[in-house]
Amino acid sequence: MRSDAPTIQDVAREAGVSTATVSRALSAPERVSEKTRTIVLDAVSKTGYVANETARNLRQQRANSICVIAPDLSNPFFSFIISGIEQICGPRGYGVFVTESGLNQNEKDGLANMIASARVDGFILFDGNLDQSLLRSRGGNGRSAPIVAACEWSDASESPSVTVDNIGGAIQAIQHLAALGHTKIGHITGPKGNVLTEARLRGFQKGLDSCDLTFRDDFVLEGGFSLESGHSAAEKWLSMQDRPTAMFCASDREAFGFISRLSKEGVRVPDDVSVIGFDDIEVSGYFVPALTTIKQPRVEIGRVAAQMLFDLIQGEPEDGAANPRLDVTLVERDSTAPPPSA
Amino acid sequence: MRSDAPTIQDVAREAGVSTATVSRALSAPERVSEKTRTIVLDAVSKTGYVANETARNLRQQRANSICVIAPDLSNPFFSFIISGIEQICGPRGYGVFVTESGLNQNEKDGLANMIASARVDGFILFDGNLDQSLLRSRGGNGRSAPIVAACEWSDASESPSVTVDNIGGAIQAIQHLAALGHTKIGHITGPKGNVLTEARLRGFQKGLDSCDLTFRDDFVLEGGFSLESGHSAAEKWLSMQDRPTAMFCASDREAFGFISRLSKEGVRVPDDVSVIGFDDIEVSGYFVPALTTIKQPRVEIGRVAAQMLFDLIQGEPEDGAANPRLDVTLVERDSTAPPPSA
DNA sequence: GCCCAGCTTGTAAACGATTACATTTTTCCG
DNA sequence: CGGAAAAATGTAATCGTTTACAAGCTGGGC
Repeated sequence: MRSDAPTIQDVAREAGVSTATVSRALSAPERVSEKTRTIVLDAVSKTGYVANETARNLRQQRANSICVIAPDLSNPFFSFIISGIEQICGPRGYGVFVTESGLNQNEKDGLANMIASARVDGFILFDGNLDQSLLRSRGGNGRSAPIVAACEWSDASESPSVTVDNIGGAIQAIQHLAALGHTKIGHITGPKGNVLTEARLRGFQKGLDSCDLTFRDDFVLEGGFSLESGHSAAEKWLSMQDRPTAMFCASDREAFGFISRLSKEGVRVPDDVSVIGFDDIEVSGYFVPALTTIKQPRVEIGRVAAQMLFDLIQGEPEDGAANPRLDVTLVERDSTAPPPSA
Repeated sequence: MRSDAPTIQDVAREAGVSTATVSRALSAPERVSEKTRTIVLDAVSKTGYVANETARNLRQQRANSICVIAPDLSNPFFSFIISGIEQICGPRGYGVFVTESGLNQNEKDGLANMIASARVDGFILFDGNLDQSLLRSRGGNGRSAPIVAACEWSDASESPSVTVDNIGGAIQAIQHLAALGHTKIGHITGPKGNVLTEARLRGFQKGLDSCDLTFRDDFVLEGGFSLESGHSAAEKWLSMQDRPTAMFCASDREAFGFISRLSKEGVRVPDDVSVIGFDDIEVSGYFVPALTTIKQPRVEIGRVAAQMLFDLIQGEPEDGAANPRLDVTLVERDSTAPPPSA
């Protein structure tokens, strides 16, 4: 860190005024006379002064930073979301810490301490399974740290959340497949115990219902959102006697893993089996075949979550149940087609 | 932020000692008697005290944070690198800010101020084109902010850097293709003016040389690392009369874009043309076909960069030209094969 | 000329830790 | 037991801001 950077004292001396005046000239210009303001600003540029954030934060009892907690930063799903968050935070001068909730115990303590040690003003949490009590203030006061849950939510917590219409998205996916003529539709789920997994499974069922198709237990393969889990699901699919002609995957990456494994056995998508994903990450449009999927408005998710967190931090009157649910859209590409006429 | 969290004063009162003793009991336990230490620690857990980082940082003249600047966070290439950085920073209590250098002018000022305002102690920079003078201290002193360049470097700067053997990787790629029997090998470059682009192009040429193949200007297609640029390159390839039978792509994503576009025209990889990438991002092993590529040790890059930055921050004696260059490895998968026997 | 309101500006007290220095207590040896 | 060295603790300054409060100044109305 700078060892001899100019301080507000230097500016004050240079301008021949008090530090209070310098401070005001910078943060509340209207409270200082035109003339003084000019003098101070000159002194500022002459000295190259930039206010020390740490001192300011200490005095103002805030951190001017937030922390984003994702289960897995290597998942490109989060990239645009984080970009959206920064679009909101940057202009307001807020810093964005990014951490994983992979979490051995040490890391958990680290997270817990981020709020207790006044390092951050709040959290955006993408992991519905993280015990939120970890993030709550440990101090004597019962005040809870502002937390906004995003994408995943937790039924056990009252944190406000921004989510997407997972059920509706799943229904759209099934209806798209049904419209193509599929009657035997399967599903690769997300990881067990995940709220998104449950919602998309429910949507899967509802979608079948809405198309007068019957739900078959054996057409539901357990996955985990990951590339590898799609791979494993493909092996189960290959071993089935009576196979679905279309699969709705709970994530795009799962779909990639599924298609990848299948193609090694010469099974072709969409000729032999249709595949539809969920998320619409960057590479989806460039996969072979280009993946039909349900697009989440990721930048928007980030922006909304950040905005909500700011409202919380600034102690906005509780908007109560204002938990926005964003719409998802079907993106038709090349991985879905009518079932083989067989 | 916590409005009434316990402070060191509260602990001192509870324990019946001075704040100095509390501070010492926590940060230099050996300087306090066994008995007192116990009393203090009891008081700490009774009050739930956690030291305020902001106050500590102000007093100690540091930020206890670093900032990672990537050209594009949506590029999954950075995910594991960031993970590696956190592996080093987390245990040391350092926070990691993540920002993009996409950068309109406002954002540039923001970056410049991160160091001037004492928000961070140093930078890890993944963008060789970013003007490093932006990051240098603006204060009166000429001291420069610690910066470690990673992956990309800048010839115009004397920052230490951690890189990989781009030239050697390219050579390996070409030799792999040549060993399969290819004689007409093309290259899709990275973006213009990027050091990696140049290094990999040079490696491409050297690789050809080492295999006694001649370099052909018309076999070099301009790309930009992105999915889209691979797409465009594919169009150029399709329009060529005399086509290379193998393409070395400067990034995996470029390779995806290239293959994706080709497959829409019925051109098959590796049957009609072999493709090899560079990076080995997660999805590469699951692409169709699974992509042969040059693997970068991404976690290691992150770890080494973070370690170097710490050394700089702690003012380690200049190791001079200790700029580690990590090895890359060829990962053979399914996108390369002998040329069509035509 | 006097007084009050309204601007400007300055003084000094926070914010919550660490740490140089001073002081007290303990230890230990002759 | 005396006294010096070592260990333990306390006092108060310090980091660089912001901001409550006080004070000075200006100008207008009477």
